Amino acid sequence: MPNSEWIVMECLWDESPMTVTQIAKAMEEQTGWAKSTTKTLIGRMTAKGYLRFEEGGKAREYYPAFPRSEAVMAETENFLSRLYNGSLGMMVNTLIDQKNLSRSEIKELRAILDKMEGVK
Amino acid sequence: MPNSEWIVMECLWDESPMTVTQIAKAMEEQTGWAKSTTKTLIGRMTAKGYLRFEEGGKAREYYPAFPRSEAVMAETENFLSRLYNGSLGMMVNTLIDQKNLSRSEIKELRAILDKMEGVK
DNA sequence: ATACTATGGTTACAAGTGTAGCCCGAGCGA
DNA sequence: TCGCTCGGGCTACACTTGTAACCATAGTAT
Repeated sequence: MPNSEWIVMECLWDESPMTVTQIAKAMEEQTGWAKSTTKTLIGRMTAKGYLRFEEGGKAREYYPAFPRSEAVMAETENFLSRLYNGSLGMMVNTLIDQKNLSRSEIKELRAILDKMEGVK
Repeated sequence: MPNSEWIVMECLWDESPMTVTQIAKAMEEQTGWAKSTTKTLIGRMTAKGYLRFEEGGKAREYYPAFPRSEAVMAETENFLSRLYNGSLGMMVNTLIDQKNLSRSEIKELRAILDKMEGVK
């Protein structure tokens, strides 16, 4: 999903439904886009099936057509397979090697894993 | 970096230098692209500074202009910030929640962290 | 009623990406 | 020497993405 569309999705995942004007206003504040820009995006995204709407009282009420978790997962899998042969382990390894992981982040990861094992 | 260009980079990271014909042949096998397609990509990528070449004996010898690790890191940071607010921990958490991490993968991660702590 | 605003529809246009052809000169095998 | 392949340069063209204006209608505030 292109970046501009992702931004609109984030907005709707954060709160929905929203009308065109509401979304446009939010986008204007956040990115400076003209209203028409946002309208174009909404149109494209609706056509692609990313958004759906209900003909409510006066203005259409827009909703994301799928949950954020789903989109994040798809993007993540795509990313992992492209760069790391699908392996999260390889990614973490790389991050560590590049010294981009601080000790505290490593600790955080360990805590996550610990919590996980407890649950499973 | 667009996907098609990434594929060419992978090819050169795997082995360099390579001549246009060699790359084109590899791409043809791997993706079915016509030679001209690969040539176009090489041209664009050279213009963007992704590739450089040396006027060797007869054909230009192409090299990646930067190491894979560097590109992977840039893409990774970009990805993490876009989807996970820059946090690897958040990503791992999400993967676990979505049940996309098997027990063995969790074990693998733990092993990576253990190895890491030893070194640091 | 009147003017302004929000809605929705349409059109535009440049840059980037995917995919490929055409042309010409140089070298190599028959 | 003649054609074929290689290498390099240029052109093409559709689709996607980023960004936006224009237009008409319906509702709203005065």
